[in-house]
Amino acid sequence: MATAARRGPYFCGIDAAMDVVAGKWKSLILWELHHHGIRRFAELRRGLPGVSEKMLIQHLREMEEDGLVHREVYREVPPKVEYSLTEHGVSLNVALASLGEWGTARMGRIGAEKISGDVAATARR
Amino acid sequence: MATAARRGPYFCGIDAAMDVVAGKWKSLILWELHHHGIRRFAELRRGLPGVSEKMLIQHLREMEEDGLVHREVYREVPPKVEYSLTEHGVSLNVALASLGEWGTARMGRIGAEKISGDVAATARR
DNA sequence: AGAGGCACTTACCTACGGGTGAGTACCCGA
DNA sequence: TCGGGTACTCACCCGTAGGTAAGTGCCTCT
Repeated sequence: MATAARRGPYFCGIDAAMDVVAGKWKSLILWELHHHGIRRFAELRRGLPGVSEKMLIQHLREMEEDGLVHREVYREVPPKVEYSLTEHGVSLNVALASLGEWGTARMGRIGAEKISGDVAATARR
Repeated sequence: MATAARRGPYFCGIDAAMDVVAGKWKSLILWELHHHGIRRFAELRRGLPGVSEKMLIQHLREMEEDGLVHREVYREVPPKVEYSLTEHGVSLNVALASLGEWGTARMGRIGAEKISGDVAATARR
């Protein structure tokens, strides 16, 4: 498979973890799923202002393949798919917590702006 | 400058931290510097098998700009430059520890190979 | 004399991460 | 009947991260 490269030999654990989190939206997806428990595709899309559907799906599929998210499909009239974190996904999020704190502190130091996850702050630029 | 984009608005702390760690060798440089304290350019290059000089310098410069590493130049006959972590660099490494553990556990789960980066260097010393 | 180490710099090139936009099959509310 | 929502797939395009290779100035070792 084309995505099978994400299993190559690693230098260390950080390397292996980064491989799984690498991707513009991966960490945000993790965050979103962690905070809401279960989210449908369109809910995720709305929760991450600026994502393209293509990348959302691609990331979701990769994360499913990596055992981070669970994908539940309901064969219903209007399609319904629910995404949630697996235990590995949850543990990854926990492991990311300290990094998140460091990042928040850094944002304070350099005075970076923060995009609120709400729809109010539509993707600018 | 071209590297000034690494300050854009972020969604959350993880986003901000990832921005600084993003780059094929950044986390390895952090690791290397953390474990050896002070390293010269050529030592780092040898410690990271596969890195190109261009990328090593580029990453080092960006990390210096981000306040993660300190660059000490000695105006000597054979050029001598020493790189070390600043306090921010050290704290980032500490924040990355739990992620590293998660990654190590994942390596065990998926049976990924590990590149012995520092085995040769430490054994030789 | 020549090779090789140090710490870079510069030019060039390619793979791929990610964006845009359209299409699909079905259904619901106005 | 039209527009909009659900969850995608597919084709195409572009920027850039990162690799390769060569060059620089000075010094030491063989």
